[in-house]
Amino acid sequence: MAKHAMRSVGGTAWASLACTRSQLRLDLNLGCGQNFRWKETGDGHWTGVMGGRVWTLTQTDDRLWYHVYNNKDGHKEEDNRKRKACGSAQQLNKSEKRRKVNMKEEENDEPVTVTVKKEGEEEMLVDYFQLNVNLEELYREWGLADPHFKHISNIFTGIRMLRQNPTECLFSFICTSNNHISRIQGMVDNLCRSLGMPLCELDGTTYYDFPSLSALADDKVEALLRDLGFGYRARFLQQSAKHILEKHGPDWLQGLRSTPYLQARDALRSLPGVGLKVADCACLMSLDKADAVPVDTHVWQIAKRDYKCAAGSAQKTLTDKVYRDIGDFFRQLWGPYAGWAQSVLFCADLKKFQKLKEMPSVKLEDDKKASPPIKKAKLKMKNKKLNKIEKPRSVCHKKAKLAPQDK
DNA sequence: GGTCAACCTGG
DNA sequence: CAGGTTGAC
Repeated sequence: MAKHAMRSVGGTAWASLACTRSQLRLDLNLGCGQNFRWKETGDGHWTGVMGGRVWTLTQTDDRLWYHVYNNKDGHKEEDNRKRKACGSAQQLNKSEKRRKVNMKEEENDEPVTVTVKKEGEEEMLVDYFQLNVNLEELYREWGLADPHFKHISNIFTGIRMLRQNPTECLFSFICTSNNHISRIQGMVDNLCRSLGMPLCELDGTTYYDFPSLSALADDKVEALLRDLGFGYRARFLQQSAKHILEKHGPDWLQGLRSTPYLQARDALRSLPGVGLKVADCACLMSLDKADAVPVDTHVWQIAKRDYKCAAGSAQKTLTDKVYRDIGDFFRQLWGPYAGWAQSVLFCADLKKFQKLKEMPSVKLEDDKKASPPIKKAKLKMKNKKLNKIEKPRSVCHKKAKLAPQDK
């Protein structure tokens, strides 16, 4: 039977691309509630579904390693048709910069784990993690404008924005209302298991693709999901899918990627179960709106506690006006990638990551105002010159092995 | 425009 | 109560 790939075990084909931990931290990115489907299946190994395929990812100090599993036979055609419909393979060729790939071909003909087709896989990863965006440079800019960010960011490096499939993103976040991460994960899991296509089986666990819009739109879906414990969200999910297909068409969500932010957000808000917060999540995490700032109760607290943001300090609840004011406040502070910056602070606020703050780690520059200015200037210049070259920086990244508690 | 309660379920 | 949305004042 097929097993989850482990880099230390061998017998599996792995490929890798250059990527430092300051550009990407898998543990933080895949466990902070941007996406609810990645699981740590081995020490530092994360397995999940992306682009209709099952992947295991892991990283070393300066490389991101990946293994892609073959889907079961008999599902491939359906799978391809579906991916085409979602258009998730588009816009991949933005990556001008070719990265060096280590391919270890494997001749072993074991049915499921052998990687046959490697074309496009690196591009899919670059697209999913948006690796063409230089995160270190963004961190530097945010830190310059915002001392509090600078403080937090010394520990929480490598938090970037995933570029998710819009359908998965929107419908996952419809599940988040009045809910917590641990339960959301279970719900999204159930959603895929009951309505998604099976992709492959590893160590007895079957991985499923996220359901298509047409699967979600079926009239029987509400009752089905209610039985699975989705509560009032069952109707939102089914009705939103139906609404999209009937009033717009299967490619509508994807098309919102080229619609201006506020216009796209308003469009999403016409769907049942989609308010400002859910619409902003979909905008930020799947529709290329880097300035969308989802404001939940946590971010509201952060705004008041850490930024003395006056907006809504008098209000009892998060009204639409307060919501917009807080978003504007952060956009003014952080600029066009405000949504990305917000996710760093959000992540740092999660209970499961609090341990990271207590560790001695490398919070050097923050408390070292006395550090020689010349050295700093030099470093800055160096970074500017080398542009996308990352400065290697060892970061203590001991995993927070805590119960699936959120906040 | 702001406030409030209801909505499902389980940690 | 929990990473919200809705409908009614």
